Amino acid sequence: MNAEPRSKKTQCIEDLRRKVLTQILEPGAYLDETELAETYGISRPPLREVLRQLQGEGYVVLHENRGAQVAPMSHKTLRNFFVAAPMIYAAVTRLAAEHATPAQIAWLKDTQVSFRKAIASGNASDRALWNQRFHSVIGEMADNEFLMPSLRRLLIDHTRIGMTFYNPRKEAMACVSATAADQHDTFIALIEAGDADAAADLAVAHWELSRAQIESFVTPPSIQSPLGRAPEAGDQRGAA
Amino acid sequence: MNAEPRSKKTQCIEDLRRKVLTQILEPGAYLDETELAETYGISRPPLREVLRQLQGEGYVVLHENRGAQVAPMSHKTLRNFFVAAPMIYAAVTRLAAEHATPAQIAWLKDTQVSFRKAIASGNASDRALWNQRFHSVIGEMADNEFLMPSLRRLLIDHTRIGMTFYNPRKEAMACVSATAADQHDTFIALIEAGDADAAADLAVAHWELSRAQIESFVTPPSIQSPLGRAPEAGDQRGAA
DNA sequence: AAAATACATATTGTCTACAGCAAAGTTTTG
DNA sequence: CAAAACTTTGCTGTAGACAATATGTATTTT
Repeated sequence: MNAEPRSKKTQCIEDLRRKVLTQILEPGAYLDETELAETYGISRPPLREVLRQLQGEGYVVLHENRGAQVAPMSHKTLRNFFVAAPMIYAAVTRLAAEHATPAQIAWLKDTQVSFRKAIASGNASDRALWNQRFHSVIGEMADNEFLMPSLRRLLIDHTRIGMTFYNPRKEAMACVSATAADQHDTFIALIEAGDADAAADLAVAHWELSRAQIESFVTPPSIQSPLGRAPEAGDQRGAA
Repeated sequence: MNAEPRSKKTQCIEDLRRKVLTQILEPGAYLDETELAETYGISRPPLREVLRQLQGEGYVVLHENRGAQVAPMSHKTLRNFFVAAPMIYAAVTRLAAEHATPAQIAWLKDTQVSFRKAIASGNASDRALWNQRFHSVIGEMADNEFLMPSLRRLLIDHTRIGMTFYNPRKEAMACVSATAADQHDTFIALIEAGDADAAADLAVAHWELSRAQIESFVTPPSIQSPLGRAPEAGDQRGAA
């Protein structure tokens, strides 16, 4: 790896991405250009370029003359996510198994090591970020510029949703994390073996694990009757 | 429709999109910031924002310290396109049939009228742009922010590929256009009827029509049928 | 003569200052 | 007292000037 000194602008982009993914910047939060520019030691024009790029990646939404907002998440977001995720994940994983290079496989293994460390540490953010990285690498392996945009978009909200619900102190969580990590190892093995069918199946299974966990929070066990009103998503006002 | 006066910046974005789609700006072409800024009567900082946004949409690629380039198209691009297109098109069309609103259906019908006019006029660019618009509207109907990014990406290259090969003076072309336009009418009917299964099937059929046309150019006839005439499709050259 | 280096030029990247728009607060009027 | 119009304030949007980087060319050295 070349250790090229990342510019302030690059650091800014990466840090904002991280803060959105970990919900340090909450969905719907409004961003102040001047404040951010000062924070990252750059002036407003390049910062505005950063925001435009992050909009393209799906991290923020820009409103003309009214500033930038961290991409909101609504009930509809979750519904659409459930529709798109299994299809894209399966397709991308299949392609990854077909096209992965040895260098990419090594990279995936390294990422998996970090993922397991993050689980052990109990740090929810690290766990979420390394999980996101793991699946991003699989996306890179698929090497399809037409599927990558949707995959990126899915991983952003998948990570944020995971951050919302994850709590390493719960027993059930530890169990889910262990299962997820084992599935990651299987991903690596199947991709390395070039077994596209099995990899695609595993992607669906991996998704089902995540889906079940999400649904257990979205639909509380006590309220499954038609009378129960779904909890509101909370107001859109952001962090100060 | 409200006739809000579009800003110079918005005009710039729309014009650049149009020029990329119609190959007035060829794939791989390099763009000069200063020149573009003067052309659209704005200064470089906002123009750079425009380029960053267009990168996010997949129209251009930015190279650090080395300027912007119209998104290139390679052999791999075509291969990846063939993999992703049928899946995304089918999924989006299915969702469109499930979620389309009356206003959107009216919008789609208007677009179809313009599409038929463009075919009749024999203007390749107008035909391509209205076809792109038609399928973008179907994308809007699907109302899924996770599939839209990939759909947009596909439509860009689908439009550019279409522009490359389309020639309204060829008999076969006119036939394909007529079939495509008829399929569009069927799209409208099926979406209006909410027939998701049939709509998804039609999306695949519509794709097959386009695929066959593209392949007839990419694969020279002499290879398809050894006794056939020499290819007259012209070379595959992309950028200058 | 060929290769490497230094320079010149053109283009990208950035900053400061100003202009424009929107929302909130204040005043005025029915 | 309420409602509407105006003013004020703070942010976003833009322009022009400057700095840094890359590329092409010319020169020098081996």
